Parts: sequence; C-alpha cells; structure tokens
Amino acid sequence: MRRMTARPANAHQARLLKLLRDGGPNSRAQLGDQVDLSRSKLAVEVDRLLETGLIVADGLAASRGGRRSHNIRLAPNLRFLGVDIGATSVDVAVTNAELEILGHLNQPMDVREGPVAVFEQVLSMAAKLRASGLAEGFDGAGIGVPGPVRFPEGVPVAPPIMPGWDGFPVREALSQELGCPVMVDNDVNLMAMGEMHAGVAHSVGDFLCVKIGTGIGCGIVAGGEVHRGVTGSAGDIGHIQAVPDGRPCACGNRGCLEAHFSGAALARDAMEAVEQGRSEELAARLAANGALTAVDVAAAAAAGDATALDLIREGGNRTGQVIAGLVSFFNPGLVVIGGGVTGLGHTLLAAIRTQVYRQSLPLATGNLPIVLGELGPTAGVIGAARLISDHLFSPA
Amino acid sequence: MRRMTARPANAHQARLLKLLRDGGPNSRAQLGDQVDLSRSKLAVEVDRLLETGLIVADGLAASRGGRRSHNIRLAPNLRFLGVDIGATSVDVAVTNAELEILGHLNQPMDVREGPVAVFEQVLSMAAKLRASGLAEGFDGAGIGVPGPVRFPEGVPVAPPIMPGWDGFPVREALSQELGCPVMVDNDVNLMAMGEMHAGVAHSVGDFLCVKIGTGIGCGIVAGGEVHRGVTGSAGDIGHIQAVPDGRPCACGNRGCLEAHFSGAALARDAMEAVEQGRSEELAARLAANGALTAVDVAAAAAAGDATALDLIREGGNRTGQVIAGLVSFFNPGLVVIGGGVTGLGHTLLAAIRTQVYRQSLPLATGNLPIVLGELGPTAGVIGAARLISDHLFSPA
DNA sequence: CGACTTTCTCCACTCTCAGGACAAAGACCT
DNA sequence: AGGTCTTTGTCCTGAGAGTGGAGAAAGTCG
Repeated sequence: MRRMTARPANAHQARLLKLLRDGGPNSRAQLGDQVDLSRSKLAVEVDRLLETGLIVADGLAASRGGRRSHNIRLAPNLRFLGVDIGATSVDVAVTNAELEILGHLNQPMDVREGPVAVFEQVLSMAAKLRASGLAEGFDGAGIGVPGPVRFPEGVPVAPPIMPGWDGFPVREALSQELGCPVMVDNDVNLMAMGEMHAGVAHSVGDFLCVKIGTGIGCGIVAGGEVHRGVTGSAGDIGHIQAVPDGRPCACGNRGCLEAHFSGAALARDAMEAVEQGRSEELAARLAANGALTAVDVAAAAAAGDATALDLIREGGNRTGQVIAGLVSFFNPGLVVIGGGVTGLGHTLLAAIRTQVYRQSLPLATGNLPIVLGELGPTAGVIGAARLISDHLFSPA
Repeated sequence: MRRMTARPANAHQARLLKLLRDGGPNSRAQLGDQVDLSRSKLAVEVDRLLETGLIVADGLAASRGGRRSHNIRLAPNLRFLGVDIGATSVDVAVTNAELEILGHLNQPMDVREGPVAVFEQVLSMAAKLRASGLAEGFDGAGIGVPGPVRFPEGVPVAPPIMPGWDGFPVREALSQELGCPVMVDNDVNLMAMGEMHAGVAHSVGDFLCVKIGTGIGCGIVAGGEVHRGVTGSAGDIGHIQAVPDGRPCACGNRGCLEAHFSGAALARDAMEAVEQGRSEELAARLAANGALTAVDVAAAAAAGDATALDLIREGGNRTGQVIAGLVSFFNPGLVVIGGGVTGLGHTLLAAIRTQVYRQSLPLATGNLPIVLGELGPTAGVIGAARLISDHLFSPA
C-alpha cells in the first residue's frame, strides 16, 4: 500500500510539476514558453523528471505546422486523497495528479464522536474508494478539520466545536494508517484553496472565502498564499461581535456573528418562528421531519415563505456587516461565499452585497465581485488535494 | 545634486546589504555565518560590492582569539530622505544607510493645501537638512501620505482627507525634484515598517499597527511583508462601523470608528463636554487656548479630570471592539498602537486591551502583546527610509 | 519536391559555487 | 621566546548549472 513517491530535485522541477498540474502546457515547447529556461536546460530537467516517473511522455500531439510534439503529463497513476471533515459530515475523494476528482463519497457523521471514530470512518471510505479500482494506493493525502490547526505539525488546537481533538496528532496518525505523506489544515482554508485552484477564485491573488455552515469562518488568501495567523486561528470570524448585547453564544460572549447566523442559528430561529406561529410553511416541515435545519429554511424560502426569507435576509445583513468591515480592512479582490448554506442562494447573496457595498469604502468595493463558490461540497476535497500536492511538488 | 547610486547585481549582494543595514554583522566571517554561501563565493560578492562603493572596509576589528577581521560597513556617505506627510504636519528626516536618523524636522502644515504647496515645504525642509551638512545629496527618498496609494506607480488614489492629491504623480514629481529614486506609500504602512525595522515589532512577521491620529488606520504585516490590498486601501479601518446608528461620519455613513474616536472626534467631544459643563479642567484649557485638541484631553486626563478620562476610555473601548474583530480575523502576533493620540497612554491602552482580551478568541489572544509604538513620530520617517532602502538594496 | 515551420537533441563554452589547501595574524600556554 | 591553536581571509581546482547555436527530425504547404 505504501507507494514510492519521488520528489522534485530542485525549484525548476517543482515549477514544471505545478504547471502540468494546473493544466495548460503539455509539451516541452509549451513548458518552455512559461518557465524562462533555455531549451537545453528545460530538456535536461524534463528528462530527469521522466526518469523519476513523476511525469510520463505518451504519444505525439497533432502537428501545428511542424514537427509533432510529445505529450507530456503527470504520471497517470498518481493518486491523492482529499478529506474534508465537517461538523456533521465527512467528504472523502480521490483525485489524479491534476486534482480532478475520480471518486467522491459523503457520509453524515458527528465530529464530536472524536478523532478515533472519525478516522475509522475516513479510512473505511478511503478503502472503499480504493476497492472500487480508482486507486491502488495514495501518494499523499490532505485533510481539513473544522477548527484551528497548528499547521507545521498538523495538529488541531483548542477546537471549540470538536472536543477530544485538541492536540490529537492528526497528521502523524493518518500518515501512519495510509502510509503516505499527509498535510492538515483548517477546512475553510482548504475551501479557499479549492476555489483558487479550480473555482471562481482562479488566478486571484488576494481574496476572502467565507464559509457558512454549522459555524462560520473565512479563508484568507494574500499574495496567492493562505494566511493562517500565528496560532492558526486566522479567519475565525464566527465570534466577531455582530450585534451589541445580542444573543448569547456558546463562547460566553453575546452577539457573536455565529450566534446570529449559521446553520445552527438558522435552525433555532426557524423553530422559534414556528413556536410563535409566524410560518405555516416551516410548521408543516417541522411536522413532516420532526426537526428543522437550514435546508428546511432554504426550501421554505424557495416556496416563497415570507418568514423564511426574512430570516435569511436578516442573517445576510448581519454577515454582510461583518464582511464589510473585513473588506475595508483587507481590501480583497474578490469575496467568495460558500458552505452549507449556499442553498440559500441569491437572497443571502443580495443581503450580503447590499451591506458590503453600502458600508465599505468605495475604493475597496469599486471593483469587488461578491459571488457564490462554484465548487460546492467538492471545494474542500479539491483544496485538500491541492494542499498535499503543493507539498509533494516542492523540493524535498 | 544627483548622486550615482549603484544597485546590487544579484540576490546575494542584496541579502548582504540588508544584513549590514539591519545591524549585526560587520566582517566577512560574520556575514558568512548568516548567508549560507561558501567563503569563496562570499569573498567574491563582497569584493564586488566594495568595487561598486556600496560598502567600504575601514580598519581592523579587535581580535577574538585569532586573526583580526576587517570592518565591513555600508558606505558612510549614503543618505536617505524620509518624509511623513500627516494631516496636520510634515516630518522630514535624513538617515544614513543603517537608517539611523541624522537630522529630523517637523513642521505644522495642512495637507489640504494640496500637493504643490506641501512639496514646496518638503523640499525646503530637505534643503535645510542638506545645508546643515548632514547630506551632500540623497541617494533615495521614501514618502508617506495619509491616504490610499496605488503602490507600483506611487500615486495617491481617492484620498478622502486630502482633496487635490487624487492622481497626483507624487513619485515622479519628487523624483524629478530630488534627482533620486522615490517610493510612495500610505503613512500607516510606513509606521508599521518603522516599528518593524527599529521598534517594538522587530522581527515579528505578522502584526497589526494601529495609528490613531487625525484619522485612524491600520498597517498590516503578513509574513514580514506589508499587505496593501488590491487597490492600496487595505488597513483603512476608520470607516468600519463601530456603533450601529452612531454618529454621522464625513463618509456619509453613521457610526464609523473614526466618527467616534480619532483626534478630531476627541476634540469635538471635549467641546461638547465643556458646553454641557461637564469639565472645568477642559473649560479652563478652552479659555486659555481658544480651542481644544486631543492634546488638551490628554493633559486634562493626566491632571485627573474624570470627564477627560471617560472620553478616552470610551474611545478606547470603541477602538478595542473593532481591533478585537480584526484580531480574530487576522490572528496577529502583536498589536502596536501609535499615532498622535499615544499621548493618551495607559488609559487608552488599558481600554483597548480590555476589549480585545474579552472579545477575541482565547487562542488568538493567548499570547498577544498589545503595546504602544516605541518610535513615536520617528516611526514614519524611519519606515519611509526603510521603504526606499528595500527598493535600492534589491537587484535592479 | 522543395521551402518553411515547429520540435527536439547535442555540443561547446561560460559562469557559479563549493570546498580544500594555505597564508596571515593574532591569542595563549609553557 | 617559541610553539600551538584559533580565527580570518585568499587562492585554486573541479563539479554543475545554464546559455545559445548548429542541426536533426518530422511535419505542413504550395
């Protein structure tokens, strides 16, 4: 199950691997157009990469008016595992070296069951993907957890919503089980990396990626790099005060953004609305399902329920106010909204946009797109694969 | 007056120059300890730098148990000009290559008089410094302006408090007048660079530098680099909403931080307090000076005036609330408070600390110093000198 | 079939850089 | 005073990195 995975020997090789991964060039000549190396030097490095097996040359491309070029691509048997542990479910996917998803599984699961139970689940999902013939083994794995991570060590720290994970050696344990290198990061950062690799944020150097799910967090990308902060808690905006003397929050303060808008807050507000008889639509759904979640609110809103729409607008306004402050502060080139509640769609986006465009500086909002993520639940796993491939495609 | 200033020919030379500038090594051997080059290669590059005249070897150091080393230092006749244009005054200083201040002038001036008038003043101050024998000419100049800057071009954009400067080619104009390379940046960014070079933020990679003066802004340093945002307006936190439906602000919104706490807001609140008869101390100062400024509030507070202290605490609380959000978001390793109102000293700092430690995540505040800047009014000019020296000490 | 284009390979030459040998200059011990 | 050791700096050689030109390979097009 352990696979020998070569590493690039120098920065040139790393550059070439990443160019091939990120799609685009597929011949020596095209690579030469992008790397500013002489043809001779380029040929040497390509030959060395061919020797290591990290890339392969198979077949000839159609002529473009002269000699046909050799097709160069990353080894087709390379496999990365992307794992995205959410508060209430786990996503596991297999990708090839270009980070295209070959297989994807999703399983409901409560992260509070602790690392041992969750890992058992993750490993069985990975085994299932392997058994289906998508991979003989994994060359690397990336994993996202819903809380702050001490990045260099790959260890969660003081995660509020996942007791039992504090200090658990995620990287080491998973690496042992899978027999391959593993990198760990916050799930929101991975969503940002996913949207940067294959989504709306493609080739944007400075952007914010707000993930609204059970909790609420924000991936920060500055100069093309994820900013994690000194203790790995950067982007943890769920506990920024959104409403002075507002609702009490699990963290002990009042008025935190997360206490006013998140999957959990929305479900709670929907229950209150039913209790107060403000929405027959939601009441009907409660009666049918026995409980209410953000999905019910989204469905009610789609059916035109005024109360549900109000709840979403209200939450969007709160979130938009906080984001407006962050936009003034960070001056990003793009804001991406993602996570479980993107089902709330345009209503939510409109409320956020209104607040940001109204409250932030014109200079900061002048040319600022605020859009929904386009990868949905695959953003996290793609980001996870990208994380480990960035690591493996760097000089050892 | 134009001086020939050589530039390093490669990254090694750039590295050596910066090491020498930032103090520490002063011999070939000590340089060798820090740059991971063979002694031979190091000797070659040092010799080349000696040839260009950027560095000089003068005399021998005391022996440390063996052969005495040659003293190596940056050319002693290199001179940088640091200019810090504030809303109400201008600072101009001359530094040597190590960015030590050799002469410093400060002159009250209203930035709204426009770039032409201000430049006349700046040039006359620079001429005075030159005439006093501190410099024969300038090898480079850095200049900070109180508003957003399109950094690559060195041009202010849409500066709210400095009409008439929008689009004015500051870099080009000053470069023409002084006959040397010029770099332009926001004044707050330069304060951050100053504190990073020679102040409390020395060797801190991720920190925030909040400058409270006539307005309020925040320098953002991530990974040792200043984050300027896509339009150069990053750190403009004065118009983040601090009080819902609060005081009207010049920007058109209500409740902006700057409308509740800044030099201008403090003066206004002090006037109100006098009108309402809430402070005899402030009334006396108004009678004596004909007007009230933040300095009067500071003095009244130092004299124990309860109303003045309340104003400062109130402002500190507002500011602290905003900073608390930024700390949760950015997770810095240090927060520096600077600018004109640092005269408010410990009262202000205590209020800010209270809010941040109470409202931000424990993980983000666990080991987070919140301190006053230690360079005072020299931070800006040192940062300006640092900016241009970073530029000149990079390969051409 | 010849002229031209594109792709790739090979070769000679230059430059960078590391590391060892060694010289210079002093400290320290006997 | 003299020998030994340490520190600093210089010189030299050889291994690689890298460039650019010549030209071969393999195609298109008129």
